[in-house]
Amino acid sequence: MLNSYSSADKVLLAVDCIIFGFDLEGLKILLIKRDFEPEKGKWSLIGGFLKRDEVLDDAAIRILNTYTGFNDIYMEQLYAYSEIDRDPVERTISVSYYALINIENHNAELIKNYHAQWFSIADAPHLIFDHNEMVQQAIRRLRYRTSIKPIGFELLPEKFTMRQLLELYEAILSKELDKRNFISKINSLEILNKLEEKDMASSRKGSYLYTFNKEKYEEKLLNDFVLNL
Amino acid sequence: MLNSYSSADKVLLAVDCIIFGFDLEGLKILLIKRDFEPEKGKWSLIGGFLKRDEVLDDAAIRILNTYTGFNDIYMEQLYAYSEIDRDPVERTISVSYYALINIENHNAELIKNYHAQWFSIADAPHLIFDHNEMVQQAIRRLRYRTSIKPIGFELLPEKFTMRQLLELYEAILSKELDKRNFISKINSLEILNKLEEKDMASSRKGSYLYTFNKEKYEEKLLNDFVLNL
DNA sequence: AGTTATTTGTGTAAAAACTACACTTTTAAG
DNA sequence: CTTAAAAGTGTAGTTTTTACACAAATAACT
Repeated sequence: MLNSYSSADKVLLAVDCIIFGFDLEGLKILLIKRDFEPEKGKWSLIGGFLKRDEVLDDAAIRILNTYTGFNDIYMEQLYAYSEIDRDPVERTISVSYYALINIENHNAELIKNYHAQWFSIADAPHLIFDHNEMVQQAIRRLRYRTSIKPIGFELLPEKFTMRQLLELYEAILSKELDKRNFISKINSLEILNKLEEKDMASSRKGSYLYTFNKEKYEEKLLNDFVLNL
Repeated sequence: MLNSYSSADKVLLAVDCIIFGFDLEGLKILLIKRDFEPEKGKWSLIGGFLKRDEVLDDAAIRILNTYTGFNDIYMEQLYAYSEIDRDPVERTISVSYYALINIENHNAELIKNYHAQWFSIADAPHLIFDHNEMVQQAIRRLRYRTSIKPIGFELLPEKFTMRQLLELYEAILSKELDKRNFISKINSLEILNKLEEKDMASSRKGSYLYTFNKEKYEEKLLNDFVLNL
């Protein structure tokens, strides 16, 4: 058998991060101008190489932190990309990760020292290597996730209106949803607290603000469900 | 930035294959007695190392072929496992793949020259490294796949009875299904051809044999659906 | 002070999907 | 000819999903 360790080839293992955010303009991803060759100066996912003494999950967190200053972001592994020439310099396999984060909560850090920038998904630039494909796959995964787990805590501000939540789901699914049906389905999950307080910025009438009920939200995260929107 | 290629660590990249089969006894997986150290002689998933000039999908196919003689098996990538000491000899990241195959069609090859063996999922032995975890994850994925794609072509013989199909789904989902409801849901997919011919082996009355309508089956593979069983 | 314009908030009826459930048919074996 | 074993088949009740429209609130304007 050829299968001895010594005869096996070693390769570089990269991690690339698809970071989703959401604001008034819709669903966004976080990109950086690549600061080393090749493709220096081109737009790219946030990425880096796995270290010998590091698991992939930690590498993803470290790499994200390096480029954005973000801490404690939970990321999920997506897929390993292995086309021979995906990186022209050296054989590199890349494992993609994705995360959802709240743009407002994290923007201060970004603006301070880092070069990462948010792009609306619709008008994101062409990315290096196979990063556009990674983004597409991450969007598919995000849509799937939407159908089996609640989404929101990560992407919305602490207090939000039903409209914001609706628009978040519409952005993720890229389709229009019926307002009344959406509200009743979301309410049936019982993960929201309706506040007394209203947001008067968005309309004359004002709209009630909600928060996520953290305990119930976490509980729903553990157990999958089916949410047909 | 630390991010130069030359300073990055290289690692071994393995591929491990979870091969599902199905027969009278239920859902099975294919295992081998590992033929090299460490853990030589222990039961293991079929696995090997990625070569420098090979993509992961091809590595999975090659490795499966090496240990079983099987050709043309379509495998799907699952997940990259990267615990530091998952392999005690050397830092190795392993990407798992899974496939569904028809035991009868492929057994002749196996018996001839190879050492792989089928085990019922329920009484599979303890596996080396993190392979048991890989199997568990593959089962979860298989269940999910069942809800969005038709399953059968790969696992059943050319001609099969409704009972066989039902039992396949029951084995995958590990739950009992209502016969009549199952049949009507499957029929609504319109992927089966009902033959004139009956299988007289399983009962006095005999039961009609079916084949998959290959075109419609492939079509359904492309477009996800939701199948609530 | 009254009018206007804008967004919020709310319920229902019809259609579709899902579930639970039992008896007759067929024929090989004895 | 009787028996035994599995196949095959339909429906009514329930739940879920869908489509759909108008009144309420108030800030902005005149």
